[in-house]
Amino acid sequence: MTEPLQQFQKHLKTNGYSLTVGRQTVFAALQGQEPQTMHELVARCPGIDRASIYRTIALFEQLAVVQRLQIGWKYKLELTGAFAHHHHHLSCSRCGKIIPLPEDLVLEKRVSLLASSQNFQPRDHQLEIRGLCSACQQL
Amino acid sequence: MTEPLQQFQKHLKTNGYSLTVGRQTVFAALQGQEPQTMHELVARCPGIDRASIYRTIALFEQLAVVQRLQIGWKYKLELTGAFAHHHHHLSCSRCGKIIPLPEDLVLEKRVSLLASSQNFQPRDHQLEIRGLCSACQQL
DNA sequence: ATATTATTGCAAATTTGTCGCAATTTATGT
DNA sequence: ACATAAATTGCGACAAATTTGCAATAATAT
Repeated sequence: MTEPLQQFQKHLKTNGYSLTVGRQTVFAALQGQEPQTMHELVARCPGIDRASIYRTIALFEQLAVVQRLQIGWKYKLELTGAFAHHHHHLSCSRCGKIIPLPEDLVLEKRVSLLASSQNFQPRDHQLEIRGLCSACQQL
Repeated sequence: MTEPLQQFQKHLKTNGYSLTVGRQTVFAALQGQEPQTMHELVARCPGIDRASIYRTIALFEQLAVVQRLQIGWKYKLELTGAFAHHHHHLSCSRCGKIIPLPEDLVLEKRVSLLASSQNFQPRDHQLEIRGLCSACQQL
């Protein structure tokens, strides 16, 4: 199995983009993190200009390195399944906690079945379940 | 079966919010529409101030009347399953088209199973499948 | 109808996201 | 390693989107 970093570098190259410090910094800042806001991401990339981060994220999204999730009110960013473990989220509408779900093959299978039933070629997908986490149910 | 409008009115009341012209206008503007941008929504609510519409949408989201969907790059707004027919979406990353999916009980069942397996009380959920629609696959 | 409380409109302030362009970094061929 | 060409970045200025305070207005309960 290839390292995510290697894979990322090759992915940029084969698509004709250069491997710059900024892009590597942003990629690193996305690693092993819960989905984060643009604001948080900017904070985790000291020395990189905000505009460049926007440009980088736009590129990463186009290359399917990153995806935007609608979690709660604002969107958040997270690596796609190709560069991190694929998973979905529960989000608590009271405390805001985000709980990653374990992968579920039945669900995944159904999703691709649904897509193909409409002659649609799926590239990526996301499921968000909103509600109350176990702690907040007690209140 | 209760009319969505009645249900909405009762929903506001029982949660201690008043039934104002603005809120009814916004609710009406959401009816029977494809997911729409905030900009479009504002246009469909003549006479209602933009700030109030933002406040109303924030309230509606809190009351699970409305949900934000991440469609492509920007978000769009749509009534939740409790106030309109529940469904998910395919979104074409090339042409931007949004295709509603027919309801799928296998999927729905799996979603609630997943939630309860984490002791989570689901209120609402959304699935977005991004990829290429049949027309754009040909290009 | 009146008093009380919630909600709205308005204008200003933030926050977010974009753009053009010169300076710098990365990639390429030698 | 070096020079050159091409891609990318930082910066400052914009533009768009969203939020906020507060006085005026509308909704609710009595």
